[in-house]
Amino acid sequence: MTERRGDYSRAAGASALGARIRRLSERLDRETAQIYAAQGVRFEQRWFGILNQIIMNGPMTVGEIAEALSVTHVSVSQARRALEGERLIHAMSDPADARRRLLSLTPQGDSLVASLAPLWRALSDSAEELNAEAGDLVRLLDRLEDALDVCPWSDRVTAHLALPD
Amino acid sequence: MTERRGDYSRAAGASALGARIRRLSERLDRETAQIYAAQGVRFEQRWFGILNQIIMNGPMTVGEIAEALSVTHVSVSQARRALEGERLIHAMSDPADARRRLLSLTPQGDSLVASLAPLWRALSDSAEELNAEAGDLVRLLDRLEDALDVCPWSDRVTAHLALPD
DNA sequence: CCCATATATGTAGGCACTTACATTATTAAT
DNA sequence: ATTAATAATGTAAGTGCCTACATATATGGG
Repeated sequence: MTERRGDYSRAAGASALGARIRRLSERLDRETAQIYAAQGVRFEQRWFGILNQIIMNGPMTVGEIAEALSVTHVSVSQARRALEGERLIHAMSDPADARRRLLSLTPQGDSLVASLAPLWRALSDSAEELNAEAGDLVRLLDRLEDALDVCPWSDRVTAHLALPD
Repeated sequence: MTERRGDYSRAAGASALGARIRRLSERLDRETAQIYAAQGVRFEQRWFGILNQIIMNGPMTVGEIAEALSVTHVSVSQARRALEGERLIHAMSDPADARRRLLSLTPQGDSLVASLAPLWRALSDSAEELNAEAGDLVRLLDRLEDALDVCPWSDRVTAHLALPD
């Protein structure tokens, strides 16, 4: 099954950079969802980042996880609700600061994580394989992010708009 | 304003490839939205692809646009509704096939497109600039897509799962 | 102690896409 | 001519994120 490849998207080259990256991101998400489905696992992809952080670091707050994953606290908070609904994690107030919510794995969460470990390892290894086949794409992703850090896209657009044609 | 950079996301390297690409995509979307807002334009980003196709090719059907942009017809259909609501495009049944809907620009759409042309040019030029600074990222995006075409991620995961540890 | 400011997380609604399913028109097969 | 299969697009609901705003708690200054 070859992914849809519109005439325009690839032909446009760098000028359609944003759209290209979005399409690729969506494709990777789709393929990952198919992988979970093929394994007969009902799993929301946004759970992985959160569960993985808790596995690595033990109980964490919403804000800590959000920072580690480079997403907003709202995103974590929403996923947390789903994870709690499935009884995979337990949220409790942090004794040191009543504003904070400490998220930890339940025994059921532990169990699911253990059963998914081989799949996650395979996903990780195959991602590295893909990256290698793509000529170390991640290195260039770093470079693009660094470039945007130095000079945001909006500043670049402003500069171009100020140029005579 | 430097974008949030979580410890985990970059440190994970290629194993977090999917998440990295998603984060970058979302960042680019955010920065683009800021650009439109800074120009005082109320514009939905998903409109660009559709309008651009109609500009380049004249009236097109939902399916043609979807294929050119590598998105589903539903995505185009939904955006089409919004564009019609703003009176930027006009949808009519294709005389050659009553199932098809031909989308064309209204005079108001023409006017908006004309006024946005400098901005779109600046967006395109700065995207190419960013791509160059990132060492021709788009070339590697092509390679990754090609690699996935040849062997989908799910097949790779299956192969890894079958390997002895 | 009291008030102002900062911080942590929740709620509501939106963005741009997707899949599943539905309806209608067209084409192909018998 | 009739039926079955295919194609085009619409509707409904879902995904995973975001921003704006809100509430509660903690911290700092007077």
